[in-house]
Amino acid sequence: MKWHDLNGDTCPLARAMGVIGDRWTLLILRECFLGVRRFDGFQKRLGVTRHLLAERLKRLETMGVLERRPYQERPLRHEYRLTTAGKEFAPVLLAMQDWAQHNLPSAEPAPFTFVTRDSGAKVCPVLTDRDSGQELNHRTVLMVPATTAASKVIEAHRRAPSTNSDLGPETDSSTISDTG
Amino acid sequence: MKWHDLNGDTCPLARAMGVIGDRWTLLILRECFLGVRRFDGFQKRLGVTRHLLAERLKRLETMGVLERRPYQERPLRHEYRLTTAGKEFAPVLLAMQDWAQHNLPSAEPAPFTFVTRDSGAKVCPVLTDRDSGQELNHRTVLMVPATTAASKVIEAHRRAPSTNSDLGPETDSSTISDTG
DNA sequence: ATAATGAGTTCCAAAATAGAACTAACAAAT
DNA sequence: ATTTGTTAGTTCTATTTTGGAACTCATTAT
Repeated sequence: MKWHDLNGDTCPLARAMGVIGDRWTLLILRECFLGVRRFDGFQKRLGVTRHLLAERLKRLETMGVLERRPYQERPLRHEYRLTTAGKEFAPVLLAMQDWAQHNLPSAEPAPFTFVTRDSGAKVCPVLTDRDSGQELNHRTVLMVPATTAASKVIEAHRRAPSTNSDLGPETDSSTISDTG
Repeated sequence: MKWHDLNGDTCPLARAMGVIGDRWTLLILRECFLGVRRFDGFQKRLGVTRHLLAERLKRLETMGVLERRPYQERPLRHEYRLTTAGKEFAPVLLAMQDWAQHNLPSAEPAPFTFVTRDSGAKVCPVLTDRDSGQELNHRTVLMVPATTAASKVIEAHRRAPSTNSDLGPETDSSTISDTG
């Protein structure tokens, strides 16, 4: 499988990994959210090689996450800014930071935090359902193959509830088709 | 910079990339959430080489995201299951899937969806603040360096509000220190 | 006795990444 | 007028990672 193949995958998660599935891209986005916009700014703060940085910025631009725009002429210079798609990545960053802080412990505190714009209070992110307001996590949500009627999976699940519940069905099989 | 260096980074996002910062790991987790548990199950569904799969599963185990447990003896066989840390990754997966579906379009529909366990309705994920209930996105949240007093950043921001707001401060500088 | 299953490991080729030096287009300082 | 500095890259080689296929090992099924 080639790197680029993920970008055409039908699975949105695979497409997402086609964008951020490497050591640097997410860190570049982090810097964007912190206000960095220029090549040397990214390079100095991340320590990434100039070669890779150039390649990644180009890819982010191609994918519509960043846009490259001139900020001066003579000599012509460009800076990189988050597009709307890029800015909408913020909740993913928040959820990820929250997960890592709880599950990948570190001796040092995080070098930055997320605060609300109006009060400046540190945020406590929870994913919820827009309609029901219900909290969304592995206990409340199920991941179902599109071919499977959701009701069927839920019914099967109700008949054999698991003490060890997670997002998915609890069976001993190693394939999805066996569980649906 | 070596791969492994990220795992000791003070930035939680960097540590997270130390776990999922490659083409395959997140897809392996996706399969876990869909109920896959065995080596050959992952291998057949993903098409990843057996070599890399073995390496990735080992790493996920080391990082405490998956646990390896015997499911039979004679011959001894193990399966991989999400630990608590692994299950808590669900909101990240949801946020990411939602972002990709909105921002990385595809001709085909997604091969799976997230539904609530109790009603089976498709979920509509929104990140909110546990305390205020406020929606968390690039318009409501600010990412601030830990050294900076949040109030300072917000005050500066209020004096020079941006029409093009994103998570971070709006300045022309390429370094953070200039903005705080 | 022969094939199949499940979970890997080993080997080599191909691709990606690291690290450093080099270029181009100008501006500022001496 | 020449040297130095800035910004945004590109080019080069060496090292690491990944891809692809075949091989192992223990055990069950035919």
